[in-house]
Amino acid sequence: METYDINQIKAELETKGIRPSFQRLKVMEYLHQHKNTHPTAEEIYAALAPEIPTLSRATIYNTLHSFSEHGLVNCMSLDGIETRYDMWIEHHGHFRCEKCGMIRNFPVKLGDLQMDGLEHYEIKHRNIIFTGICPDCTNQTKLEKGDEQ
Amino acid sequence: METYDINQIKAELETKGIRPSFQRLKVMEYLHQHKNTHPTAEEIYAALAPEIPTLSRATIYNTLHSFSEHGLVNCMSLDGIETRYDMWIEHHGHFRCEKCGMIRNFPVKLGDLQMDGLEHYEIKHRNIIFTGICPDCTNQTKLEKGDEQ
DNA sequence: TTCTATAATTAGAATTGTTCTATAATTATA
DNA sequence: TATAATTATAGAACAATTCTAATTATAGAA
Repeated sequence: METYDINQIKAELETKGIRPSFQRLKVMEYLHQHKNTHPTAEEIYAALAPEIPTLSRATIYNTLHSFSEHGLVNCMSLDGIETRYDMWIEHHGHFRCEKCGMIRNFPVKLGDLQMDGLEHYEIKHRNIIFTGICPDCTNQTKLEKGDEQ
Repeated sequence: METYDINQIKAELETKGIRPSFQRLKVMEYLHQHKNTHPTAEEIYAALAPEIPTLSRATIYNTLHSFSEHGLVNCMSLDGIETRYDMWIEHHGHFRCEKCGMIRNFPVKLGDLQMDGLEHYEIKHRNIIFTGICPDCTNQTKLEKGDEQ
């Protein structure tokens, strides 16, 4: 597990005008350590609760909202149930398998995207979400059908 | 309000193997009549309930799931709270204002989008969701700041 | 340091979109 | 018709999130 300099993270929050409380530093550290797994609020809570026994879910939600508003993280709902949080690195899309729920990042060149009619819109977050069936589940289905016949 | 031939809608469901019950026809009719407003399940329920007094929310949800599975509608969560349903017409993106909640469709050429690593993935739904501040809210903010000074 | 105002955190209740469950109604088919 | 399968219903249950009121932590002033 990659480790991050806590002072670096502290500075990151301070430049955005967010007071670097212990809880916020821990959430930010967790997000850095899980850059590509787009964790849920509950996952972050579960991971940090042992270390911070008094931790409240409300703090996690407050913190994530704050981070999102300040553009430190990107949030999205991939399944319509729970919200996931991603550290901004570069634009990428998300594919979610409707069968097994697996989520896969894929690179995307947003620059290629022609968009008309958004000239005066201040775009803060961009999400590209595809859903369908992943190769594993496709093969699984084929096998099952094969067995039946 | 545009009207649609009920027999056409009936045929549409039958070709997908969905039994065209009265409730399902009504939901599909509603979706056709509100192609660009991406209604929520609750909005559809509220609109149809007066006409079908015994209508249950569960029916709306069951119906929308069925439509989505059969590719008749596209569903997405724009705000992380409620799911919205869109008739597939052509690919378009959605912009949602974080202040006023306004949702705007914008044309998108998905063909331009370079995507690597999804070769064996069966993609059924594609959603492009941008969030930020709409021009009205941007102007509003400017005015308020101006008044203060 | 101590005081004060403000901001952050907490526990748990409340809310809300959605799903589940058991039953009733409808439809298809024998 | 009788029977089976599907669909619809009402309302309870559920789970992610937000809210509330009280407590704690912090920064800056005295």
